[in-house]
Amino acid sequence: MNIGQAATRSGVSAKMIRYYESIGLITPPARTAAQYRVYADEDVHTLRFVRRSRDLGFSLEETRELLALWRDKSRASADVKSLAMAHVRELEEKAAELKAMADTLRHLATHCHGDHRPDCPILADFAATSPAQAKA
Amino acid sequence: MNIGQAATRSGVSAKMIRYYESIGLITPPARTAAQYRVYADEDVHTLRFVRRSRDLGFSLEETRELLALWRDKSRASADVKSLAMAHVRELEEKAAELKAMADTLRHLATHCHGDHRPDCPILADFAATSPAQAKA
DNA sequence: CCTTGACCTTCCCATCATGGGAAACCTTAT
DNA sequence: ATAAGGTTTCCCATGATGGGAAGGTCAAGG
Repeated sequence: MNIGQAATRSGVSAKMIRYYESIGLITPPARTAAQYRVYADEDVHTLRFVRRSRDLGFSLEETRELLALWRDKSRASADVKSLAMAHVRELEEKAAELKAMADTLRHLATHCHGDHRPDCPILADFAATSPAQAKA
Repeated sequence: MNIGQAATRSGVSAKMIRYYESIGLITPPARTAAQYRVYADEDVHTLRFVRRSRDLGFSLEETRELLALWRDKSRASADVKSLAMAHVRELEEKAAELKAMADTLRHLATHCHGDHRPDCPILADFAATSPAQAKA
C-alpha cells in the first residue's frame, strides 16, 4: 500500500510518516520503480504503536525506546514498567503544575469585580509580583 | 541600568528581553552612545509583568493583550476577567488531558508484572490499539 | 492515445519560546 | 595597558507538526 493508505490506517499523517523515517524512528520501506514508498500491514502496526505512544504523551525519543523494547522479545517487563511509571509521574507533575496555575488565576479572578470599573486585582498582582514570589 | 541588571531584577533573561523587544512586546529602551540598552525601574516592572503572565501559562500573544489592558487605565475589569477565566478553562482542560493520559498508562502498568518476564500488557496495548480506539 | 484528477516525491518555510554560541565591541578595575 | 566581564548582533538549534510549491506518476474514462 502507498503512504496515503498507511496514513489513513494508522492515524499518522503521511507527512509524519516521512518525518519518522527521516529521523530513523521507523525503517525505510521498499520503493516502487517510481520511488513510491510501499508499506506492509506490519508497518501499519508499527505506526499505530507510535501513534499510541504519542497519544499517551511520550516524546519521539521515548517512543524510540519503547519501540526498541517492543521489538526486543527478551527484555524484562520490569524495564517497560519502570519507563512507563516514570512517564506517569512526569505527566502527573505537569498536570499538577497546570492545575496550580489555573487555581492561582482563578483565585485572582475571584477578587476581580468583572464589571465596568477599571480596578482589577489580576493585573495588580501581575504588576506587583517579584521574581522571587513568582516562583512560589 | 544595563540589560543584565534588568534581567536579574525582573527574572527575565537578557536573551528574552531582547527577543520581546524584537517582536514589539516591549518598547525599545534608550541606548548609550555605545548602543547599550538602558532600562529604568518602570521597564523592570513591565518585564516582571510579562514574567508573571508567562508563569501563569499565558502565551506571548495573550501577554501582549494583557499588557495592553494593563496600560489602558480605562478598560473595564470585566475584559480582564473574561480573558483570565478563558485561560483558566484552557489550563484546566490541558491538565485534565495530561491526567487522563497518566491514568490510562497507570492502569496499563497495573497489569504489567514488572519482573524478569517479557510479557507486558503495556506494549501489547500499544501494538493493538487502533486509530479509532486511540481517540477514545 | 490522451487528459484529468488524485496521488506521490522532495524541498523549504513556519510555528512557539527559549537557549547556545561566535565575533566584535565596550567598560571598569587593576 | 591589559584582563575580565558585560554587551551588541547574528545565526543556529530545539520538538513535533503543518503548509505549500514544483514536479513526477498512476488509473479511469473519453
